[in-house]
Amino acid sequence: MSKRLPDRNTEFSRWYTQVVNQACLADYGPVKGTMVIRPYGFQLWDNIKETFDKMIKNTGHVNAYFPLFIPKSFLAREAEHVEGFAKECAVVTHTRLKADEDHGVVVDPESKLEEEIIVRPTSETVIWSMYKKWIQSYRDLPILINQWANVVRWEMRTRLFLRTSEFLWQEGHTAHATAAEAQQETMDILELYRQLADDYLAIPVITGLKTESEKFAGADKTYCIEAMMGDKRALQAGTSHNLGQNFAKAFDVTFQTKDNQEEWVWATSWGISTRLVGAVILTHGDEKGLRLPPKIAPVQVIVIPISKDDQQTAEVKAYLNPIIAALERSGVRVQVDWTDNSPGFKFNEWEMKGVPLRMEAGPRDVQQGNVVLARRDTGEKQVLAKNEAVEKIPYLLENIQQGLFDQALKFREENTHNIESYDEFKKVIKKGGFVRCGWDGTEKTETRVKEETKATIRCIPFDENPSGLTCVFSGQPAKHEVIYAKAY
RNA sequence: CGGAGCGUGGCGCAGCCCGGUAGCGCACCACAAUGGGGUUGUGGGGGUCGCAGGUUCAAAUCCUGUCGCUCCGACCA
Repeated sequence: MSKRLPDRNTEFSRWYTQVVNQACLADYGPVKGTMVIRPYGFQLWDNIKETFDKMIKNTGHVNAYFPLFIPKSFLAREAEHVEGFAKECAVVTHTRLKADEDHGVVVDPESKLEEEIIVRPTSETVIWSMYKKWIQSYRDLPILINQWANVVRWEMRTRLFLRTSEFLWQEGHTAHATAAEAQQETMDILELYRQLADDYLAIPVITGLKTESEKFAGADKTYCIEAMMGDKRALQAGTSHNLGQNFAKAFDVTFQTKDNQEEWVWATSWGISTRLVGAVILTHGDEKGLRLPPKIAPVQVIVIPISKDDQQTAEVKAYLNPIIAALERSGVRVQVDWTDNSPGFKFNEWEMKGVPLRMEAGPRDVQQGNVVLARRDTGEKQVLAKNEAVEKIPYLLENIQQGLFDQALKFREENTHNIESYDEFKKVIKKGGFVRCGWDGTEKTETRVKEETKATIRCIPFDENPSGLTCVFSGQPAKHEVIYAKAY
């Protein structure tokens, strides 16, 4: 064991970068802030994507695709929305290059656009410009459209998966006839996000409402799932917005009700992104690298054959083939590492890549009809008869899935503190973790706390109980019980 | 925009002060042995030293200019 990762406790951020790099998840693109998602990382995203795609299709949503380019003027239609995104938009101003003796190519000034075009930071505006065309009557509602796409938000400080100028995501945009229906949709989707995080990514999340200052620009209400990462900081893992009639008004989208009234359309939008891949790494990773939840792991079982010579290799191969076939039949994603690296090297490499289960098989096992199984989550090794192993593996995978969730939940609970005094608050925030306490409901308190401690209100959790609490900062009676933390 | 620094095989670096025709580690390729926790040995391939100009018999090295990047500050989440 010579190649080690930076210490997770003292150099968490270097540790993260190294894991992303060594597990071959992603790399930096040539333009600052851009990311190349490598095949192993993309399979991970693909699995998340497929899971969620099924969830929304089961609930009546359909996929579509809207353009990357948006007229600049669209962004300005909704006042809050411009405010929120204006500072991070990529703008297309010209349409041509031309050869230049000194610099190779230069922008052709002749090709300047009449109306400049922005690259979508999110698609509410294009989509609502289209909904205006498509919606006339209550019979056209609801519209439950989702799109899988890339968006661009110009960022100065970047971290692979967590914050890049371009990222992949899913954005749902729905249109409804009533406020109640839109609110229901917002909450239904939030529940799907919770399930995705809890049940598939094994990341326990807190569901709740964002404060006014943290909500999406253009929304009436923003709901979120928030998770605690391995360094005790918070990560917003998904958001679901009730947009009210804001975009309908901005794009003049009305419909005729059953009783022949004209009314603004009610809207929602919601998204999760490749940031979730970062969340998986930050939540489950350990000193040996990645640990992947079996349900989304590209490879669930990695088989390491061990042999001294060609004859043994042939024997091991013949021994393994039916075992692998049997696993594949029961739906296990299994892969064999036939490279001629040493076994020790392979152990470390696949541990870095977070594969939940390793199966070793060598001459000894062939003789005795066994295989060796090693769990990535606990490191535990056991020798099993081959048939028993095949039977047991699906259960072991479930067990690992649950184990990762339990461990993450325990970690979050150990690092969440109910606090009453501001002194105590500052101590906890400095050490890292979630603080659960009273808030007087004012933006002023929020801002001051942020200035003094860098902590922000992550959300007002649904299970809040503000009665009897006082605001940890102002001492006024608490309007809400909230979660404060330093965030990504 | 202010301050500092860096550009030399794929990656990380040495060489520059004091000019003499480019080297180390990792990675890569070949062969052999090894193989149950990052295995050795031997051999090999790959760089007009960011770019342009100048000084010189001779420039990675000295001078001028230029381009790019990183860090700190500023700004932003």
